[in-house]
Amino acid sequence: MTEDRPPLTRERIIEAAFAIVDEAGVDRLTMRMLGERLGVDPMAVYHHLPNKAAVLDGIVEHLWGGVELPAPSDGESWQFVIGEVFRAFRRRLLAHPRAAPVVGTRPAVSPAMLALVEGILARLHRAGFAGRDAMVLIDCLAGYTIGKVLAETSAALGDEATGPVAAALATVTPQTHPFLVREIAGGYALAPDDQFERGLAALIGGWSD
Amino acid sequence: MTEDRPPLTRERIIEAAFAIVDEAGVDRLTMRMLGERLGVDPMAVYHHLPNKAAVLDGIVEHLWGGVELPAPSDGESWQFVIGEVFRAFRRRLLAHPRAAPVVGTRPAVSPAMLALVEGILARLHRAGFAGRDAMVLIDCLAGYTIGKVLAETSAALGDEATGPVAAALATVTPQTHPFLVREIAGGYALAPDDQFERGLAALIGGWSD
DNA sequence: GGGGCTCCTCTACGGTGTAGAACATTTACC
DNA sequence: GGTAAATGTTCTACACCGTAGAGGAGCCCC
Repeated sequence: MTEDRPPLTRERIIEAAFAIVDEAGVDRLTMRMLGERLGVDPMAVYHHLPNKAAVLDGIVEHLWGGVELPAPSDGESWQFVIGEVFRAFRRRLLAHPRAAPVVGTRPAVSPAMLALVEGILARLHRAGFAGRDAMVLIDCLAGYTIGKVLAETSAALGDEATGPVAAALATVTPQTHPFLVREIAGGYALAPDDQFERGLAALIGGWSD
Repeated sequence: MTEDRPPLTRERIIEAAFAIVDEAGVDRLTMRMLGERLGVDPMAVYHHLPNKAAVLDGIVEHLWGGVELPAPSDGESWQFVIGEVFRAFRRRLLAHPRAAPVVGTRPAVSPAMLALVEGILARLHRAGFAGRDAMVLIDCLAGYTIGKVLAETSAALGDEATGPVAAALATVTPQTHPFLVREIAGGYALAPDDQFERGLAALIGGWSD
């Protein structure tokens, strides 16, 4: 029974949990499954994390921690900097669509997230952001980005979504929804990236500093 | 056993489910609890809805359905109209903070939501919105609003949040997070309503039509 | 060598979503 | 009016969930 196994740590546990969620979705993340993946009794996890919610919070932190600030360059505007940051954040979330819902549902504050915010503030300052409420700007952009990604992912990998969604869409006719039909026919099919970019530009460009 | 009971319908079920979520939170919504509240065997629900996910989707639809367009008035700008719509949407969500996470996590398309979108499009048209991508604007504002409300509610009624959140905040010092500390000291405590308003104004004002 | 500590395992409990059969009650039809 | 089908409800049962609580294995220090 003395199989050589790397020691259990909070980090290893969260990595394994993240992998499970990433591959199979949140509701397949089970303490039993987690234990199996770590080659350990499920209950062993409880010596490193108090409960399953803490595991989920660890995943959220793991995601925030992976966001990288853009390489600084001279003469960059704060608008460019903040835009790049949230483009990177969105990329990070979309790379793990099954994990994205977790980020939306659990409180976000964690060391990794605070470190990122501090980094953003420093970069904004460096780029000459004059406004006094940089935090509000960051919060608004974070909300926008998460909300948009949630809509995107839950629509994309909508499990059984096809059922009710298709049924609802079937009721859309030029008679019942004239404006909607015209909108769709007029080429609403803007790619998600472009949609995001559109709102991002508006939010940043319209910010009164 | 012939107790007189109003007949079970999809609507009554979803109302009951919504009430449970609203009062006790999503994870207290149980098929057994739902049955009990309806005075019925839990399994009876399955003759009106295929599974629990459908119950949740019903709740989402219920929330969308309750959003009311502002009373039309002459000479109103499209900026005003769309702003009012999403102010109303946010109010609707915040009135049921425990139900808000569900809206963020399940695909949104439903008859009620499509009807609302159709209504918004009509009002935008009436108010002289000239742009061709009204749907993109709506999507961006919906993302922003939901994202912001999620952050607000998950922070507000953060169950055990106090634990890890407080721990993370305790690591914030002027040495480790100089910019963050300055920001907080400088009066970051902008009320949530004002924060939302700030981003809303930017997003709408910065929209290039 | 032995006591304590840390990490892990085992067993068990109450609760979950829901499949499948049985039952009751209403409706449809000749 | 009798019978068959359809419909809505209940009962029972199953596999699985998070986790409490008691124990066991290996280590370190005195």
